[in-house]
Amino acid sequence: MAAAEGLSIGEIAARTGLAVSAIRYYEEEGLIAPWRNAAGRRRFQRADIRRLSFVMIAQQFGFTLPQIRVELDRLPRHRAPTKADWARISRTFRSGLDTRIARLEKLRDTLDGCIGCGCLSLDACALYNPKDRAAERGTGPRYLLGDSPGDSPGE
Amino acid sequence: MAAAEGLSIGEIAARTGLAVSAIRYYEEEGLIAPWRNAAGRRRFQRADIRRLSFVMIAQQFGFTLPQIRVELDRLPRHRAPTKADWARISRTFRSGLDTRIARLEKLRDTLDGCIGCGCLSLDACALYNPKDRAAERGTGPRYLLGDSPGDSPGE
DNA sequence: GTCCCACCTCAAGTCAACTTTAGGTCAAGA
DNA sequence: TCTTGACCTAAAGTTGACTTGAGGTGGGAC
Repeated sequence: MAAAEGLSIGEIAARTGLAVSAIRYYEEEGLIAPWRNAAGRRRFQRADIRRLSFVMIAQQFGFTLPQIRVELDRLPRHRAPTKADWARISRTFRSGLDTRIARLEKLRDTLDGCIGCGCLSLDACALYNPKDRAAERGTGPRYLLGDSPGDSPGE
Repeated sequence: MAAAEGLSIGEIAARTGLAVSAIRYYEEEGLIAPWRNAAGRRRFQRADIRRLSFVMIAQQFGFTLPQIRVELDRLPRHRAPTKADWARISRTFRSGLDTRIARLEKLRDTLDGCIGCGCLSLDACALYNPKDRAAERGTGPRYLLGDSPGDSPGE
């Protein structure tokens, strides 16, 4: 272990708090690209810890793994990202967040207008918005806030 | 069809915009309880349209079907809900929404403080919050905003 | 020499919220 | 009479983000 370069998957798991299985899954999804040692075991760079914490944070922001991969693909694979790199990504986050906050606030205000009216009628109630639902995808899980965040971050 | 009491599932689907399969699924989940005619076909009351539009709205608010069922169970099954009924439910919505908006805003403010810092370090970065992740359930889909909305609506 | 541990792969299971598919009933219209 | 359409049930498929399980390898400690 003394001469082994890089970090093992177990060390990465301990450092990030992620499960080993999750890290393997992220590799499968192309979010990280560890190399292999002679025995076929994964070896990670220190920068991979940073990539993984980026993944975790982005998930808190509601991004899906494919969306996160797009962002990660713009980062350098083999050197630590610069401040400019992170600042660009932060702006992406920021506008996605603003969109979602605005949507929730609109929903809340509509609700305030509706409290006690008891309508919830398909014809009249402003809470019932068929246009939104028409845009939904066919199958699979429903995104909690309508469509997926970051779909069109710049609006 | 002239003397048939209640509405067919097709009529309900047309009125609500829901798929027939979705309506059957909601029955399975206990959100609605149509009766059957002599031929074994589902018959719905008008009030069921209102229940279903409630379901759709609550989903926009990010509630899961089990959570929605809890709310619906407090409504009268066989008469139209009163304004007081709806007002109580609106308050539940309202506090769930407020919680989620606050969480997003906190996230956004933290992000603002972090823009350009480039840290994203596990030790120092405020965006990385292990406590939140530790509380997550084992398997299944991740809730987009951390935990599920309405988990503790009074909070 | 054997045991254990950390690692490996590949396949299948989990959850929510549905849809899709396969196969069947029944009444009305051409 | 035959077909069409609306309905029925039950089972399996879909999606994302993983976990779990089965079965196997390699190296260090005892």
